[in-house]
Amino acid sequence: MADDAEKPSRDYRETVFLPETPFPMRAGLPQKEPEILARWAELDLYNALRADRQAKNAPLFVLHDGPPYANGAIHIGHALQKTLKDFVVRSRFALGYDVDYVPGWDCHGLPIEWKIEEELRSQGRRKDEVSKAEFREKCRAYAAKWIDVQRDGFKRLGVVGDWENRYATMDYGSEAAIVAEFHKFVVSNQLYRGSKPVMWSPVERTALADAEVEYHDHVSPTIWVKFPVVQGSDATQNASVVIWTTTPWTIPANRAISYSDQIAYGVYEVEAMEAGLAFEPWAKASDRLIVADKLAADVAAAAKIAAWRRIETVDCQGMVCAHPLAGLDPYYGFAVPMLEGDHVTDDAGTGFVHTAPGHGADDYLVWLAHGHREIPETVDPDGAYYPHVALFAGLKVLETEGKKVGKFGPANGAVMEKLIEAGGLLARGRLEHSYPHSWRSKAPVIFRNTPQWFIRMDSPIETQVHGGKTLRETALAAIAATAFHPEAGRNRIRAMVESRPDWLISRQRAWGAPLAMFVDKETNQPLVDAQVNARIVELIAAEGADAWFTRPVSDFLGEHDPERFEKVEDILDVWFDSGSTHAFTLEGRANTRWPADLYLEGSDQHRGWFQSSLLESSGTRGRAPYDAVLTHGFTMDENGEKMSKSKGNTIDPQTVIKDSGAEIIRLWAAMVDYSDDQRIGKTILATTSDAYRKLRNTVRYMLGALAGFDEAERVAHADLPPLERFILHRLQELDVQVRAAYEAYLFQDVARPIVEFCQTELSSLFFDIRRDALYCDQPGSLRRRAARTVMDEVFMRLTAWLSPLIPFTMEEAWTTRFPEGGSNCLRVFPDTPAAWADPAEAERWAKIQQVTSVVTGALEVERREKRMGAALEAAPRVWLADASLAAALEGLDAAEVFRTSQATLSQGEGPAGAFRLAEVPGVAVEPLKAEGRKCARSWRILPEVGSDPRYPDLSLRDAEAVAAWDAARV
RNA sequence: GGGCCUGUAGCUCAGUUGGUUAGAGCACACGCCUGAUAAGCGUGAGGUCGGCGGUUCGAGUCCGCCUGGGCCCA
Repeated sequence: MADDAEKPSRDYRETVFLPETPFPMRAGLPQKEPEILARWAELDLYNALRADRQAKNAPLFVLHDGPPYANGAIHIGHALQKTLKDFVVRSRFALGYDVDYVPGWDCHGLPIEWKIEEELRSQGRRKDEVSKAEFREKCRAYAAKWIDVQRDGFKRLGVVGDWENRYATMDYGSEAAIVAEFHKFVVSNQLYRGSKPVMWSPVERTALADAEVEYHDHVSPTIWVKFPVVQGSDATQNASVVIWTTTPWTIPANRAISYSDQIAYGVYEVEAMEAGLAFEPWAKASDRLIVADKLAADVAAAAKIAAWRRIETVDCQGMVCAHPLAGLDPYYGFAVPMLEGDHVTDDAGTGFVHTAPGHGADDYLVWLAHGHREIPETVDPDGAYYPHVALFAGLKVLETEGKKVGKFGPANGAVMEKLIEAGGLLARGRLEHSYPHSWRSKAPVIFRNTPQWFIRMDSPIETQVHGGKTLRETALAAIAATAFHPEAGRNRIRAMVESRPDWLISRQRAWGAPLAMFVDKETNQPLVDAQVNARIVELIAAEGADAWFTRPVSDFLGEHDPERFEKVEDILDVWFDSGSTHAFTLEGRANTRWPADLYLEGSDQHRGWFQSSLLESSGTRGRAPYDAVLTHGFTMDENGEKMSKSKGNTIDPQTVIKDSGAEIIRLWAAMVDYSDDQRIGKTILATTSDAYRKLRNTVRYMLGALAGFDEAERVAHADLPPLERFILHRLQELDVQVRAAYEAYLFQDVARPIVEFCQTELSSLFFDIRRDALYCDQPGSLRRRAARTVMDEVFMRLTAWLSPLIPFTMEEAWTTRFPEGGSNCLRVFPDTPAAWADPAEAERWAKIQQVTSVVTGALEVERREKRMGAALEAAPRVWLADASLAAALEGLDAAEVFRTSQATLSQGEGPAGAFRLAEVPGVAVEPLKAEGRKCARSWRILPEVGSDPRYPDLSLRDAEAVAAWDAARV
């Protein structure tokens, strides 16, 4: 083509059908999304969808929302979770269901109480200066504020749902329903009053939650105490079990000694004490002491024992000791049994653990585990011994007033004095260790036994639905009957339900739904009276839970004698609230159903909401409130590390939305394996944006290529060329995959195959091959019409399939093409004829790809050698020795397939110098240059160019096309 | 410390009942195109499949131990 005489006689650009669309390449999502949201709001999308599906008698699908806590701005975890829920909601709508999804909030509880207390403090007010009613009102207003903030955030993500009728656990109706649920437990005798040691701050006279406690170093007295053996083997006659503790004041509460069957114990007889001591030691020669062998040397050193000998191994099972203070007062005359417990270690101390069931969690559990039920009460709310505690009545563990607030009171010293007097002390010392302190007063806390209300896990429930089965049995059966996504969730919740203790549902707090009941002072049993309960529920429904705290008891008790009944003012564990959401959201509302089809939350909720809902519902209805449970993992930073503000590795959804758009978060959520922990960060978001651009550009190209598409040009399936049939085949495959993936909540299996389809089959194959026909063929050409027919089918499906995942972009694409076509979100997935399946065509194109790879390989060499640039400069001669490959190309225009100007296919091995690829045997390519002139319109180089005198610089096809174009314009 | 889960290229993921030189898309490098242009096409490089040991003719795939990470507990 050195002949530069050929100047284009005319600019043919206007005659070429270039893609034409107002759909911009750059999305501008941060601006565009709010516009689309406004359109959906105007349309009332959620209700429009429901009305449409209900009009079609669609099957109902219920996704019950797990309530986020109404406190604080939304974070990436919220964003992931609400996005996944939206995938479920939108995909179920698209699959033709009528979907019920009512977002909700969890409003009661400690964190909000703290915020309000903090607020009061900043105003210089103390909590006890504020009435319970005012305090609760402040909590309510606080939660309401955050519900609004979070709702706006969730809506901005594109989440559709019944936002107008959202539920909140603090709504009066919800509070009434929660109390009504609670009453069901009372009536069915599943509730009992017990007690349990909780963290208690004597200074503040209040129980503390774990989160209200912080650990500081603290110096405590340590004592080694002898418990005389009263029942044991011969070798233990006259011997004492030695315990070690840092809380001498709990000795009066001692009821047992724990040991471990993993630890070796021995009886040691003292032979000599250290000489030259400045004081009289508490041990003497011939004393017999029982300690863990591994710790014997430490004990000897502490007790100033110079020498002792081991007499015999001790088996602790069945041994019984006396209390060391038994000799001083008959109050301590009880037996102290030895209890086996796996909390006992031989890391420090004596290998035995002094066990005071009212003052330690392990103590309490091991005590219960050995069948004991009575928990002794030793100290009052001020941390002073009760009057019934012999020798120590009234003494305080900690000073609670005056200058020494938070310092040790006289209790420790008094106990040690009495132990010495009784001969029970072996040694003492001091120890600096980490010890729990109150978050606010900074004073040390103690474990203190407090009365609490529990729901029984293991008592037969005599109702019709339970038929005498226990709550644990009922719940385990419900787990077996539930579907878990992923399946591993089943094990996890089952293990927890199998081993969990009774459900402690009472809290001594202000902001919550009350355990609204009365206890008969004579029988100590809850009052069970349907009319009383009805009055309680009715008044709470009308006035909120405040009614319980502010109204006179007579309003509830009616004719019952108020003197006889104690009103319970504890509030319910917030998990009881959330466990009841199914009751007030899925029952008593129109167009929904109990149980829900699906609960979807983070995997931490196996202990939380999944379990509280399961227990609540099992206790009241005998089964789970859900048919299936889906869990997602947690969102980590780019390195798989936990996000934290201090590490500065957090990703704020609001920032992502502002910079890139909610769509990017949604696509990210669609492409990760949510069932495991996911990662997010700059790189990952960048990768996600790339995938987004691929999808966007694919849609954009189709919009451009489909400009002016008219039903009249649609081509019947039978008349479609092989390439188009292949694309339809892929659509048919994808249709099956996409539906199955959505049904199984596997969004990854929707997004990934579609992205790959766009890349490998649409962009680099279908669009690339058909570009020439689309741009240059006459509008009436079968080839061009076929391409547009299929492109239309692709468009109709891509916009539907991706709509649940990236609804903003698909809506934008849809309305770009069909401005009057309503919302894309209202569509169901288009039917895809099974007849489009065409495996033979798929095989053909797999073979063609093989041949093409050899051709492109050959052309690549030419480019590298600077002998050739564009593929249109080539006219490869392709030698096919393999009959099946030759058959694949049979009847096809080889130049079209290879995207070259010309091509020839020959049978045979080809010349020795031809280009070959080892992995594609039987194909050889001679990269010949195209002969002829370059068509000024299609840019193909063909010998025929110039043969039409009207258009000497065009190929024949283009000449005809331009002639027609010109004719239409005359 | 316990229960459950998890670790395949820079990123997101595939890897069928254990079977030939471990794949895809994106990113990257290089090249082509300049009528999808902050686009499109092609080529290439990139992995001791967390580590060690075992079972096996053969292990990313099965078993054990170790290690990193996560959730829930203690």
